[in-house]
Amino acid sequence: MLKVTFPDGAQKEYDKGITPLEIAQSISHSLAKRLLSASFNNKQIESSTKILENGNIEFYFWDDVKGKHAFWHSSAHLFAQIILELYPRSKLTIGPPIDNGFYYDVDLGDKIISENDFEKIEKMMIDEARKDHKFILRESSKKDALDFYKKNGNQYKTELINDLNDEKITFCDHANFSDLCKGGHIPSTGHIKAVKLLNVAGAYWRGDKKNKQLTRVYGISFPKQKLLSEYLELIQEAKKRDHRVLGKKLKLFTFSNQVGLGLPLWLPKGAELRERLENFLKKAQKKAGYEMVVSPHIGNKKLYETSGHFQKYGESSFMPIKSPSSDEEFLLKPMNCPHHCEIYKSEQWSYRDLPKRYAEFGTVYRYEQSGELHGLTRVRGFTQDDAHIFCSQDQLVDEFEKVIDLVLYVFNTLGFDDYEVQISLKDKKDNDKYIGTEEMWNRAENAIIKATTSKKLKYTIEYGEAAFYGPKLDFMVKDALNRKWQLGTIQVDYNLPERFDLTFKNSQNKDERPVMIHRAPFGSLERFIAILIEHTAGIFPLWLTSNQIKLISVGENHEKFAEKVLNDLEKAEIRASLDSRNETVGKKIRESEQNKVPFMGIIGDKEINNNSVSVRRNGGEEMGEMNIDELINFIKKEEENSLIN
RNA sequence: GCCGAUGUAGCUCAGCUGGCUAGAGCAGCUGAUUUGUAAUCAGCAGGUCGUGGGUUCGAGUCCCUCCAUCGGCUCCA
Repeated sequence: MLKVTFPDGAQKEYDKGITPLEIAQSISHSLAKRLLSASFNNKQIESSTKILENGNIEFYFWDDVKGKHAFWHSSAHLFAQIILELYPRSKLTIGPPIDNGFYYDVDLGDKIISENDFEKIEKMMIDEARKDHKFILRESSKKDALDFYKKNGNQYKTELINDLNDEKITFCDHANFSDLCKGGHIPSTGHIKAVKLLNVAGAYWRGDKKNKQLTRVYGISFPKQKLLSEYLELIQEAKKRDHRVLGKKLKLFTFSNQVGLGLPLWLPKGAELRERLENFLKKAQKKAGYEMVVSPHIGNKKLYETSGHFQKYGESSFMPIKSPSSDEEFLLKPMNCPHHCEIYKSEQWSYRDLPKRYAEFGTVYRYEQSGELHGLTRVRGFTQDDAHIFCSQDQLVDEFEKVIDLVLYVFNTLGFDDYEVQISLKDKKDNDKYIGTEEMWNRAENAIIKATTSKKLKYTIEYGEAAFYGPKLDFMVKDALNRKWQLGTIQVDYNLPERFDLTFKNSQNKDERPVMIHRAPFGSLERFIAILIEHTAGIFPLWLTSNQIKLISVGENHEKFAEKVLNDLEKAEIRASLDSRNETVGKKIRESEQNKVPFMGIIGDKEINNNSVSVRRNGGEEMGEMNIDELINFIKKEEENSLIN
């Protein structure tokens, strides 16, 4: 007998060798039916794994991330089975679960899968799933495993197996299909009731572009058909929030191939939005002791050689601009930091002057690969809300914490509460990618972790995500389609001060090196606005929106009064406009709704008699009749609230 | 840059397996209507079917080149 403890603390005794599925069955039939996966002593196991010792058990269902992952991982097995049936000569590689579904990377040889094949594959998967094959984890010797894949010449699996040192090698079998796999499956294929393949893509083996490109198929599956329909609907809804769609509809920005790829053109409404965001941050920065500086759009190539950026990115950048009469070369400014270093250098500093905080809305140009461009989130010309703080070593953590406060202030004000904090460190195996000494990196890393911890932020650590000159603290936010983007970033840098030979006089009248903090709360205005559009679905907070209220006159006779109201609102610095076109009220309201104007003010006979305006909120909520003063106060109050929240 | 898909009017789309002067809705313009909380009616105009080549008696439709867009991969100072 062995003792099994449940998450609620309850304990039960079972025969040695009992499986999680059997335990679930002993509790209730319906529980067992829903069981997807389990863990024992915090290690995820199969529902069919025999339990041989005392310990803690936890069950996973569809509502648990681990349950979903087991579900999708198992679906990937099912997918692979069908692929081998349809393309017997293809070579399987890996097929993991992801946030929403799964993918499988396959080397199809000279075959091609296209979206036209999806329906057929989906149907075959469901037909096969209905047979309710059990997923069975089977141990294998390394030699047997290698022999198995030698037969069909699958060099990918061979490579994977060879990388598994002395660990146990396991296969997962279902039906007549076997795949190298470390586990984490649902009990049987019968749970899979709905499958949708979403897209095909190329993906390099092991994520290295020197390797062969495999075919990756993304898919998702569900235990109920209804869940699939709901998911597809959700995607459709999310697509309506796409900033590229809304940007066009709301006339915020556009692109022109004549101008060039990835070079956004800001339309009047978008430019206004930018300006308001800039002013908002400028105000906050001023309060936090920053000083604005300005630097030009090009800089001498030597500047970037000093900083090390040219050596690192020169080859894949816009080519240098040559001056006509001498050998001088200039680069389109790809980043502001070297310029700010030179600004720092233009004067002598004492420890009493530090920290110096130089801020600039600096427009920079980077040659992003054509396939990388994406709306406003990945462009070739963009404006960073950049600043560089030069401080002494003992000011570092405090300064860093202040920057975290500023980033959080920006995020909170704009309603970004669903962000991830990521500490981006260097890839320890690939030192060539970075500059600077080990000691500098360690100091920088410690400062970031210390500040982040003391601010009680929950963070994850990602290796290989650091900048080449230093580690970063990145604030990641998801877009409407769940893609993660880096917005805010804070970086500690000991390298540039060294390379630019920056100094200050310390209290002993000795030269000392300042530390540099790079930071951008928005990241870039372009990307930030893109995400802001997707988060708000284009209905911006009142303090940001270019048109706070649209007045709608009912008929010709109401135009004059409406114009007076408009005038009064404008005098009170409320951003209002008037729609007095010869159209029906219904149509004018509809257009205002579609243009995402937060408030509408209807003006007809009744209002003229009462000297009032009938206010409607975007979405349809009636706010009632108000006289001019009430309306002004109402909008002012709403605006204030929109800034606090 | 790589893999795959797509590209028809300002926008959203139809145009089957190649066959008469390429269609619709919205937007635009003109006129009528002067309107009460998400689309008033009528008329007009608008397209070298992404580009260049090819196959064919005949190409929006088939093939190739290039360009762009979309979904990924790689990259992201």
